[in-house]
Amino acid sequence: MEDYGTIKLSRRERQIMNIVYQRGRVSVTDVLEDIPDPPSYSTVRALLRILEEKGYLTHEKDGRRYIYRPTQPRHLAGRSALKQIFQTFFDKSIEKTVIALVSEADLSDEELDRLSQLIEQAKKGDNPS
Amino acid sequence: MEDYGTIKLSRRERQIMNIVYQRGRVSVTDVLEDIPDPPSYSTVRALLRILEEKGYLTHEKDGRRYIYRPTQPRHLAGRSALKQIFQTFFDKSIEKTVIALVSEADLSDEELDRLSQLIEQAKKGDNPS
DNA sequence: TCGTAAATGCTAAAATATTAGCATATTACC
DNA sequence: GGTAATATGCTAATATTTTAGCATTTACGA
Repeated sequence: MEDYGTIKLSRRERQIMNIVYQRGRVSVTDVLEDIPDPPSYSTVRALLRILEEKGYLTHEKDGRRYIYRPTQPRHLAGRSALKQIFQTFFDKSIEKTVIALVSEADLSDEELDRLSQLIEQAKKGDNPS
Repeated sequence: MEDYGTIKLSRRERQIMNIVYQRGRVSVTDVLEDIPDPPSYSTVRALLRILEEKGYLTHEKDGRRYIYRPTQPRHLAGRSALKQIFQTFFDKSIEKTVIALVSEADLSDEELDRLSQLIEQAKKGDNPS
């Protein structure tokens, strides 16, 4: 359960996992609504079942329908996906990745201030080197 | 050619594209060396050919062998992959994504300083709001 | 130059992923 | 209670991906 963005998931499975992580919890219908090129109801059901078999999802009953949730917490999956990205595209450099994010963003002054604060805070922390 | 991390690529194709972007340019052997659960030489060749057919790679001859390179520049592919990530895992918030990156990183003071500078620079730029 | 190593061209088999369809169960409402 | 709407259970067909194998070409060194 380590590598979200890396391997293991097929195209459709990945598509569905993305929706699950965006929404947090989904019914079959939710997935159908969000998927860009939607397959049939049956298909989505099958894929959700498979993803559960593989351990990526669990489900519980909500009335008569199933609600699926990821087994791995969002922030962990996000971290592993980010790791994958900056290893692949930014020479394993967090700094380069942040630069790419910030320069793309057109962030407001307020947001930039918050980021500065965050970084100051990190500087006060336990960083040697 | 917009969506790198999103859809379209199969599992193996994605695996190979990641290696291509990490190395910049690859021979068949390079891919075999880097792939964690390597298939046969033939398989890698076939996949590289398919990726070229689909427009993700080009190749040139180097002596008697082919060298493959991505058609889409690394930084563009990286941006689109990042976009995918922060949309899926961080509520579409660049700020949250940066926080996740920085807090995970254990960056050195020097690196943090450079980041601060970068953000100051962005603040001086053309950001309204 | 001749042989060998290392590459590609091509084709087809095998495995996996994707999809649909029908049968059955459950809930809500009249 | 009966019925329609909306679920799931299960099975099988289809499409795509992944893989391997054999024939052929090309470069390089003995």
